[in-house]
Amino acid sequence: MHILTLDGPEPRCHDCPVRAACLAPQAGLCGCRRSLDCDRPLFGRGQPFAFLYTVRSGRLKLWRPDHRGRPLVTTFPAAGDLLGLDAIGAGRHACSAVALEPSEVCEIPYAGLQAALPGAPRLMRRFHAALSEEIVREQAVLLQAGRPAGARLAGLLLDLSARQAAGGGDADRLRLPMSRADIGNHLGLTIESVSRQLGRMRTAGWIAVDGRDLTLLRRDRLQALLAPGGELHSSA
Amino acid sequence: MHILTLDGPEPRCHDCPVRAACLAPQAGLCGCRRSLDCDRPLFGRGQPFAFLYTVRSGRLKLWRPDHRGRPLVTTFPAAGDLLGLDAIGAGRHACSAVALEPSEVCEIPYAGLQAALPGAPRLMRRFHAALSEEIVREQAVLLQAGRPAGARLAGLLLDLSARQAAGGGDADRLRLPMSRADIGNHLGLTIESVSRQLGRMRTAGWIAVDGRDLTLLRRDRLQALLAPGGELHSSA
DNA sequence: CGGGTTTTTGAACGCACTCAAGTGAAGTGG
DNA sequence: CCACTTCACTTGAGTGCGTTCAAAAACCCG
Repeated sequence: MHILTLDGPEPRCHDCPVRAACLAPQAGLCGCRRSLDCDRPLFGRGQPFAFLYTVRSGRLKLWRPDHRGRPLVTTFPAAGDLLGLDAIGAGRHACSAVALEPSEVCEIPYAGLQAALPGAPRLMRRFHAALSEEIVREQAVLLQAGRPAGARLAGLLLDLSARQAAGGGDADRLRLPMSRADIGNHLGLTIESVSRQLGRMRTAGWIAVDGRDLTLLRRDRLQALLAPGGELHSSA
Repeated sequence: MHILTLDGPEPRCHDCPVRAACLAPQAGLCGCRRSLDCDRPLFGRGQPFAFLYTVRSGRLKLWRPDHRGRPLVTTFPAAGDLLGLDAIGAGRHACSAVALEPSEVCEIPYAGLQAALPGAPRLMRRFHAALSEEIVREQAVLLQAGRPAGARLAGLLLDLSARQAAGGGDADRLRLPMSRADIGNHLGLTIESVSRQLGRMRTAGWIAVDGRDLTLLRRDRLQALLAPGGELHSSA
């Protein structure tokens, strides 16, 4: 279906930017590295599960069908994130994954990981911690439900900012790799609502928007938007 | 703080009603069984994590603070459910748990489980599957967001019904062990909305309500409510 | 029976949605 | 180079669902 490019024969985990977050080195599984072009799928829902993936660079989009069969964007994984944990139980991927921009992922064969676990208690603990933290992360997403649109969007922007900062980038100048439609879908909002909220934030002078390039001007205001019923008035 | 009653010295996993769902027998950890009175906490958010729990009987409520510090009910675990997986990563419970009715849980020491895993590949696979399925379950809850109130409530009722049926009970006669406030909180609705939705379902002749006793009369209608924009009109 | 809690019901408001139009940039073909 | 198409995004007007505010009714327990 889609062509996969494998980088050099020797992936060299030792100089990997996300070495600390990846399970592969500790498991002795420094195997394949995949480069994904923009819009290239990494795996699809229903496909047999064989690999976990650690994102090395770039940005992906994960989604699954909702109750009406329409896609629902669950996360936008970035460097350091571990993908595929939700497929272990069923043996098939519950989500589909696609690259939003040129990205690199590290492929971790699950069979090999499984085989390595009994002899590596430290690795096993890290693996269990990763699974558990994924559960907590999903719960955290749940907390977004029912909050006003501005709070949800502010939360996403600050999350993207924090991730970018963690990767060594500028925390205030964001490039949104996803469309407004993806953002809205992920937040449970329509495209129009996303656009309107961004417009209000821009009018208020809290952000600057230029297409998919975005600058955070008043991080404190966005942060305040997260908490209570603190709402965004166009008069501010 | 709270007094815990331990049943007889020999828990006898072999006649446990949820034997198939519990990890303890396979791990050789048929240890303590706890009986919980109504409103008795099992663990609290922030407490150090030491045990996983399998629910043997009864019904519990799990919750965690939302972004505003107010409690948000995450699940209503019942017989066969495994509790505490979200605490593995942080070493502290992310949720608080309380019994909604007299309940029994089986206590699984996590240290013992961890020690048993390397020598029991089958157990390890089951454990990983349980963790992974918990992730998928959380994702499924996420799908509820944004759906109309009737659909969310119908979903909960049918889920409770299915669980009761799985436990050998009558699928159509439900006892709701939780308050309207808990239901509303769990579904992201106000108490009033829950009451109104139940009222409409009752008026439509789809359910019969008597306080916390509830009878499903038209399961097909409730099922239909789940899917599309199929909405509940008071004229039906 | 009285005091409290829980649940139900009513009325009006507000946020996000739907429907609809308009703007702007990128790509295509004459 | 310019008309035309296409797509992503923005903006506007009106509607509906669930909320908030308010109060009554039913239930529990002493």
